[in-house]
Amino acid sequence: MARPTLRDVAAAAGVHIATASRALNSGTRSKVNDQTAERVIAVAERLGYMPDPVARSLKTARSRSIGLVIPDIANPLFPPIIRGIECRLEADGYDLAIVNTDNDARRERRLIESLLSRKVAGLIIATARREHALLEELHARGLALVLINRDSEGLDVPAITPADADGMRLLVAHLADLGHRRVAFVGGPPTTSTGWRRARAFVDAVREHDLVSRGGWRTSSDSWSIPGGHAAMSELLEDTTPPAFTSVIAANDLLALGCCDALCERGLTPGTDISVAGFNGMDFLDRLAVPLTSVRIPHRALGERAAELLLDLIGRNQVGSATMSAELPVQLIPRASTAPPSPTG
Amino acid sequence: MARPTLRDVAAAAGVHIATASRALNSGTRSKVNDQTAERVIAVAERLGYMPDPVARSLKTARSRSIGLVIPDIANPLFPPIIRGIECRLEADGYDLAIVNTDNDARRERRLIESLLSRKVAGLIIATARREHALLEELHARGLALVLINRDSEGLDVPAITPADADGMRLLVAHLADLGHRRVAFVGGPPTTSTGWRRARAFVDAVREHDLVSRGGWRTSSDSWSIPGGHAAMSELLEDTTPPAFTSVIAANDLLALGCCDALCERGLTPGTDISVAGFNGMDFLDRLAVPLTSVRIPHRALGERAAELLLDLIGRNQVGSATMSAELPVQLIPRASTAPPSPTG
DNA sequence: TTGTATGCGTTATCAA
DNA sequence: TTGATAACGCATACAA
Repeated sequence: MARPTLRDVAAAAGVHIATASRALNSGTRSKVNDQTAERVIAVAERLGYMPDPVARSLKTARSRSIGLVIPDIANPLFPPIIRGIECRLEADGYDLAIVNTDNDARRERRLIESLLSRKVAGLIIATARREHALLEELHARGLALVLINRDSEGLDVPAITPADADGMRLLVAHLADLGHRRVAFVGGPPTTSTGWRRARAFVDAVREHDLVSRGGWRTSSDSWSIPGGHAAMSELLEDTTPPAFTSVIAANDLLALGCCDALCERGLTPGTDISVAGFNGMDFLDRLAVPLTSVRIPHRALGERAAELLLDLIGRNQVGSATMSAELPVQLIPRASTAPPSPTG
Repeated sequence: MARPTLRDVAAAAGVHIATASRALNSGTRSKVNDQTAERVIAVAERLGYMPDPVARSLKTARSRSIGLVIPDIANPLFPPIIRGIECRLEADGYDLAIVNTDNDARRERRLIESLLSRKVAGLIIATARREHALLEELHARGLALVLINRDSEGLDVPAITPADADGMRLLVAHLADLGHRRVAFVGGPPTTSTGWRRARAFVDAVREHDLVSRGGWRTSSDSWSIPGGHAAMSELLEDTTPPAFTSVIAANDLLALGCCDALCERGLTPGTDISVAGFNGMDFLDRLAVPLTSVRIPHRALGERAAELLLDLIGRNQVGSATMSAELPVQLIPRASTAPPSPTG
């Protein structure tokens, strides 16, 4: 036989289809006689009945899927986050639909619209910008939303983020401990909370530790990418040779790798001539030519927490608020790319 | 107004809902008067009508999604393949549902069943084993299937794979050119076509080039992972110190990294003391402490071709056959991990 | 060429 | 507690 339907189960159990439906749904089980319920459940089990998610979605205008919106799955930051999300969703029988926006707002809108047409029960958003009209809209439409990694300003939506400021403080303190005084900074897009917050925390921590980071030593890239880091670092290196700073912190690992490239091009060795640090704790950082000091963020846990929170909201039919946000702890991973300043620096 | 339905469009256009349906579907457009068709389309456009994919799926028992079955998205091999697939699917308005099997056959079955219940129009499978009963089943059930990266024996299903044998020949030839004569091999799971084929090609190429690879210099791991490569290499290194071979080829990059770890533990430097090569051309290989020689496979193109083929099958309502398979060309990327044998070797 | 009617597999409302 | 029936939004066989 083909896939059995509710009809088949009802027939085999000798009850009406409506009764079968009630018996099989935990929410309505109480409205049916215990013994008939058991019988129906047993029959369903025996026939291998599985409710058709499509029919169910059509009726209820909701599916057991949730949507994940990320910039690009080829960015190594995301796969472990995704595994964390899936792991949690699976426990509740939800599945995950992933879309890549490539940081294109039009594309993002289109893809989210497509997710909604598939009746996703909620959205996890990793593409938030500090100002993000689309997210306002979605929130206003009553959609269950959880931001991850980045958050958005003035938006009353929960966000699961790494402790950006803590991480940046750890990095600056680490450089200070090594004896650095003059430190440069390559930030990420200031339109993102991570870009903005890490930059702010950098400035604050530099002041706290009585280090020096002149205006001309700080810049930001408009993409979280290796080329972005390369361009930014090249710019910082233009002014004076050798550079007036002895170290540079990049707002993420890809930017840091770009910084390393720019240094190498000028005959400078990361770690030896100029200390370089990144952020995020990507895989394989420990195997690089110059192992990169970074701040490890709890990728899996970020995903799990975001999924957990979203499932909770969905279960209680709520939309959530920023008060449910959580900042997850990060960890400094010192490696060879940061070392005491070279005497010639 | 809420999302307009076909009903709304029909009403606004002054036609029956059935006519509106026919006008809006390219397949049935010819069955309706050109002018009314145009009118309906214009109205649909104006109202921003989008057919409800859920309702459509319920009716047609098919969705515009296709399923992708991979072992683990955290394996850096897959993200670029996924982007390739998505890119092609998007052009036809299909979306992609990804599941991770973690190489667990029960899990794989369950997840595929779930994809089918969501009425995916076809499946791209990256988890094929040489013997794979589940795939036989799916094929027998008339499902549109395309294998990617690996294929399966005696299964009349198209597969898009890298030119494994070519790649292995390139690697062996490369080592021979460098002056190596004694070469070891760490294979992947021989239950997979890639594991099996790369191992066979290795043996053949060694013979062709008149190199030596004794039985005790060849082993295989049961996982495509760094720990797997580490364990396998450790085993090969147990016999004699220093090793009797001057080079080792691993069947993929992760295994190769594990080999490097095992060498380092014994005070041997990859590239200097023992040449090491991998396979797949993962990202960041050029930035490693010892940049890893590898064979680059065309990740994106693999994905695009597989998607292209599957869409074609779906469009023609066919199930496909192995004759449609394609082997995509690969490219040797020599790096510092392979060098002339050390004089002391 | 267009309209009518039915059903895809559920859930939910209303009676019994 | 259970059964009958409608409806979710769409596509299609059939009738006109």
